Amino acid sequence: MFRLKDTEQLFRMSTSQGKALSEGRPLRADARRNRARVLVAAETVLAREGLGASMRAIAQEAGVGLGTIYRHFPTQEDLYEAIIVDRAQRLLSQAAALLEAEDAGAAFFGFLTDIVVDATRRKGMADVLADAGIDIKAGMSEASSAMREAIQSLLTRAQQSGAVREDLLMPELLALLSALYMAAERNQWNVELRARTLAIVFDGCRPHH
Amino acid sequence: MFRLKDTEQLFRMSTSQGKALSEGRPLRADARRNRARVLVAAETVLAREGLGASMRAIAQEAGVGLGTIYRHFPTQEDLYEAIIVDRAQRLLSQAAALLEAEDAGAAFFGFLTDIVVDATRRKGMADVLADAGIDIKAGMSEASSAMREAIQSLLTRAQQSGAVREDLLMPELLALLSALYMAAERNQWNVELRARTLAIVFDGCRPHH
Amino acid sequence: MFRLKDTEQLFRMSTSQGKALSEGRPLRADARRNRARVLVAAETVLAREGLGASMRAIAQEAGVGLGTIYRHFPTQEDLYEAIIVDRAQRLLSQAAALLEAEDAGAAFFGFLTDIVVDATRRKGMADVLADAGIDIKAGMSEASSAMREAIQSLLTRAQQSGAVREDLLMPELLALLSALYMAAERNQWNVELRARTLAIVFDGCRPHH
Amino acid sequence: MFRLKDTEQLFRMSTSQGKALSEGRPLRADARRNRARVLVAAETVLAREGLGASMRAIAQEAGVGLGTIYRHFPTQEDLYEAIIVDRAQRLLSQAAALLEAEDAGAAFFGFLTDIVVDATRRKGMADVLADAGIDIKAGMSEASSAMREAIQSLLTRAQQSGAVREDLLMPELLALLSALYMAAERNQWNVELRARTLAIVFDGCRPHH
DNA sequence: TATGAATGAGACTTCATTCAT
DNA sequence: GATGAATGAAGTCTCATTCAT
Repeated sequence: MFRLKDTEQLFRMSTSQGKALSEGRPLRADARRNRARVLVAAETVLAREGLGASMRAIAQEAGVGLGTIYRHFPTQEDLYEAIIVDRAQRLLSQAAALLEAEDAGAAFFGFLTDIVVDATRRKGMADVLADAGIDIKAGMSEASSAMREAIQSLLTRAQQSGAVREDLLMPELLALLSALYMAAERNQWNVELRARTLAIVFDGCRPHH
Repeated sequence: MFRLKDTEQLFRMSTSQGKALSEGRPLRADARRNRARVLVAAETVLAREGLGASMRAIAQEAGVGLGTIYRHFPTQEDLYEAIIVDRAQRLLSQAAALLEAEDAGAAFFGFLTDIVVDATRRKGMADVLADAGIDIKAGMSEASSAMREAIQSLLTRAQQSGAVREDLLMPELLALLSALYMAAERNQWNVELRARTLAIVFDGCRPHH
Repeated sequence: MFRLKDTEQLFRMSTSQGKALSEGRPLRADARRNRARVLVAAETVLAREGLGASMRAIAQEAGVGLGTIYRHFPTQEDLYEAIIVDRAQRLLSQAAALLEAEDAGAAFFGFLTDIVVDATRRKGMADVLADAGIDIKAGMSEASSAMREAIQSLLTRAQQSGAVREDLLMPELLALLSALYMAAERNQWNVELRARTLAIVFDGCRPHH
Repeated sequence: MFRLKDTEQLFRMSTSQGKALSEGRPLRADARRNRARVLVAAETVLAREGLGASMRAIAQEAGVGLGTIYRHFPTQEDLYEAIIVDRAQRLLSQAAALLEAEDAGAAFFGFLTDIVVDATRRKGMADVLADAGIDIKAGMSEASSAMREAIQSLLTRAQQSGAVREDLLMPELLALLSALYMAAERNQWNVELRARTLAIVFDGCRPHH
């Protein structure tokens, strides 16, 4: 069974995407294309077959040889790690974009919604995250300061604007994000369930009460 | 990879606990003892090693031969199913007990708390539930009418007492239960995080707003 | 996989049928009944499931406990041996009966027919005989003098009556018996195929040519 | 216990020998070498240990890893099937060669002899054929038209030349082939027994009588 | 550099046999 | 004497990973 060796370094927004192995010169164009294909194929296969997906199946989906996968990701673990990092980066961009928004409250709640929507789109990833001994919350809380900082800013600004209660702190916010992410992903919340469930949580986050 | 054949029949509050395989006469005393030992050992090993736990490891932990596991649970799947059923039964008893409580609101919020506390205590189970293609929410929503009815009653009574908002329906309640369960389990929420996170959700469930 | 330890002693027309284990006092009535039931069940199951049949399946078919089988047949091998002995004894009675017949030629060809008819009736046994490292021919040629003598007499008398060629000897006769038995059993020769195939062999056995 | 799924397609004179699994490009040189080594080793081990032979034993005999066997033959069943096909192909070549012979009677009887000689050389195969739920007769009768046609031609030509009785039809001929093959193989008929037994059958096939 | 053939540890499961009940 | 629960060796097959081509 797969198990990440170093949870700590996840979500470190690694810059490995454009790099060979751990560092070194930039990848040749075709190599970079292969790397991306493998990453996409891995998500596809994982979504389809769950955690039992084999490296061979991923290679086939990607249309490359087994050896090619191992050139880019020396270990199955490394591949899964890369998927997670990939994922986190996309989430981070969304958070960053929302930081620019005018309505701080809408930005904050928008981010929560984004999380759930994203999760809904990516069935199967949770298995990987799960078995990797890591999940969004764990990942986030221990993880890249970039991500933490983005969320923190979103929260602070929303509180300052009065849209979110003052006593909401990062730990429970991350816990909630984690919970929503995992459940939405695994159970494939449809749009209505998503809306109704988030409505409850949003209300819980509002001030006054 | 492990996958349950029949999610439908989970949580059916089976009475299999004291019975041989699916039916037949009651197990001999020593057989019943072994069955229980295997179940306990399985939870232990699953918590320790995650979903990758091998049947052999479980046998060793239980101090029985491999064959003994297979006598009681013809398949790995059957064993995992039994664990889940076991679990659901305990949760159901708690829900049932709370139905007797005087304060309907406290009973309702108490059940949510129970879920989270129980989850916290059982690290690793989520992997099983997860990869079983089933989770508390899925299990509950499709599952035993007994469990559904208990939760429904808890909710209705709490709403009638005015402690919970009228527009809270079962789908989102189950979704929330699922989310809290999984996250609390995987991330091992400590008592404080538990309290603070639940506080948000509880507020979201309250009326007025 | 099953393998007989001592092919030599097969077909020795053992008298074990009415005896306990290797010798000793006669079995109690119920014990003898059980022994017979096991033997019948074993043939049934072997015919149904082939060589892969398990001792447990045989016990179930016989309606006795596993332990009971082992009381009568200390080993799977012993059980299979008993089946073969059983079989040979029946064949022997038929041969003996035919020895009394007036028409020696008809008796001889009748025995060949009996062999094939018997084989046709007992699908699956060949697997056992086969994997026992023994078959009718091998068994017969090495086996009980009783059987050999019966066949020898059948042959000699038929030759003396002029119905069978003088140069037909026991080795090739046994070889032919073996061949017909195995093929008829495995392929379940129907009555017509049986007749047409035997016609060829019979003609080959006739004198003159 | 081993059991072929599709007896029908046996003896189809597949061209799989030089091919990867079912289709695809030709195997790499080393792969083809390994495939052949496995096939040879399998026959050897089967002859030595009977049907109980394990895949591991075959791998050892072949001097390859277990996985290598499974790459070429995804299933034990596939391996055994391949052996049978292999075998049938060789028999077919012999039959084809005999079709060119001038003396049609000699060709016909020669083929019967070939069958028995071949069988004698390959102890143990019968177990495989047998438990495969298939044997020469069954295989042949249901099997490749190529093989059937070759035998049919041999027969017809021999009948036209007057060497074989007119009323001998394919069904009983195949039944006899099957019987001789199995018995000769299992009992390892020596040259003399072979000759004496075949003499009887040959006489039975001759006309006049 | 890319490919995929080879490897072998290890997983699940079966089943003959023993022995406590 | 009968039963069937327990045992564990052994079997088939999968799959991450290595390395020759």
